[in-house]
Amino acid sequence: MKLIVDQSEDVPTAPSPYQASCTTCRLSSLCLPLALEAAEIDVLDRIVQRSKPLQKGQHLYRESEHFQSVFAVRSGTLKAYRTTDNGREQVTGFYFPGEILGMDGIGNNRHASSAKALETAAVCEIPFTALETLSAKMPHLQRHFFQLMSREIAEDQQLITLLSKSSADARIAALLVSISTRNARRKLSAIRFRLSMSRVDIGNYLGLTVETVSRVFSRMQKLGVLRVENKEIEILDRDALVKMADA
Amino acid sequence: MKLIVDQSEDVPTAPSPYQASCTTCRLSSLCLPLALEAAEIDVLDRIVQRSKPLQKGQHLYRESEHFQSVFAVRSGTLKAYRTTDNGREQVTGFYFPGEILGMDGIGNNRHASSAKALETAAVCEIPFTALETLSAKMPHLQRHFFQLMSREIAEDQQLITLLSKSSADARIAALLVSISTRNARRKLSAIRFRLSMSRVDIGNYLGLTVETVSRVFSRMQKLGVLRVENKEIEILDRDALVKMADA
DNA sequence: TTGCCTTATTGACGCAGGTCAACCCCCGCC
DNA sequence: GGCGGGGGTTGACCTGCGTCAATAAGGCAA
Repeated sequence: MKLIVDQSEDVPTAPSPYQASCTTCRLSSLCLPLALEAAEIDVLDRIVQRSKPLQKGQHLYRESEHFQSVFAVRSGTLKAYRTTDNGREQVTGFYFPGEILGMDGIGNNRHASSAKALETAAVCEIPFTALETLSAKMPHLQRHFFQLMSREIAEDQQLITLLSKSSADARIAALLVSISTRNARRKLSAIRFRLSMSRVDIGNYLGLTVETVSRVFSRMQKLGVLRVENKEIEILDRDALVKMADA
Repeated sequence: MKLIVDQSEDVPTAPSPYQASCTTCRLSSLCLPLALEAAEIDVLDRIVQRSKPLQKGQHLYRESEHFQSVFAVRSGTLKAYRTTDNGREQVTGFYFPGEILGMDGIGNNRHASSAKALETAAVCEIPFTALETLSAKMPHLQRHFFQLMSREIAEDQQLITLLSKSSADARIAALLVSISTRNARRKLSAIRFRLSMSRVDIGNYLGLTVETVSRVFSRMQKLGVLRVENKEIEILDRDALVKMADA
């Protein structure tokens, strides 16, 4: 696996035309730099590659492709999905700015899922072997990356719990609460937001059909819990939503 | 977090009364030592703690307890489960000899699930901060541990896929194939084995009721795919089972 | 603007699997 | 041997969500 540690190979003059550095990134408090000191961030910065944004529908990587890097979302939303043996598609996650994806590829050196942009999206590429080398030298980074992977496991387990028994209402409620919480972490509104994914994707992710998703939205609107206008969502009664999420 | 790197603090004379070392462990080809060299295994060996076996029903750790170590199963079977806000129990995994559990606790320094022995079971305890320190010094170990975590993510995603859409038959079939494969890796029979978990646990893990699990077993038996006698399972037609698993 | 295509909503109906209940079997214990 | 209890099986019935189908509402190109 060849590493391009010096990105000047790609971009002759400037470090990157797309974003100055991790140091100035407003997502640094959520992303990999979290828990690193200024000097350490600089070192990390040097292995991170920033490239031109992905267009809606464009793939970041595909299942079973050779694994080389993990990615941090800078802007936009991505979905990760895998294709089952019988050709069905299963969405395994949505990724928002500040979140890391691609970690499922480390295990067997090939991506275990595909990742596709749901809207125009920018990502930072973090070559994995460089990250490994750096981790061995920077305990904070190693620790943080272990933590990120562990949290991904814990989150998947939460989804498993959701899919295993919960009603359609509970699933949708849980997703909305999750998005709301993640928005809040990024200092965005926790009660008004735009769903970047289609109803099909939501249904697929939650193990429901589009029709059911649609019906649940309508029902919640009728109950005064939500205001739905196409992809725009307004949460009117967050407590009720939280309650529905574990019913 | 205090580390007991020298286990002579616990056991005055012998390194451990329960098992000599990773070097002689017949599971070393599946477990953490995989991909390590002899000298490295010795170092790893020194941080691993072996204690007296757990009795059936005994907990290895409990959800939200302070996280300190990950564990490798030496013998027996464990189940991991979490309790939802409304008190429901959700089994998130079964762990067989050679497999590692507890990694979901790294993220927030507390266990995200509980682990309980399904039968008498022996485990090796691997204090996490010692493992971290060692990982920074031994690239093979760091890499391997990243891989183990990544695989846990990929496996959870597979379960998500299963729970999201598959029929009861497909779920049961997939579980049986999984157990069969894992048995084979341990050089045990892939076609005849004893289920260490109850029907309730199976149902809970797969998002089904006991009754459905029972009915599926009966149906598969009638079809000549399986022979079921209480907890003893014989796979009569593995191909058919594999086919059912992704229907 | 018109037209086309993709995405979303709503309704009618059917079925896989949940629920409830009865019963059996196995096994440890008195 | 008898008894009690947990685990497993089976049957009858019910229901939440899937399926199918028709219609509406955006979004984008020309």
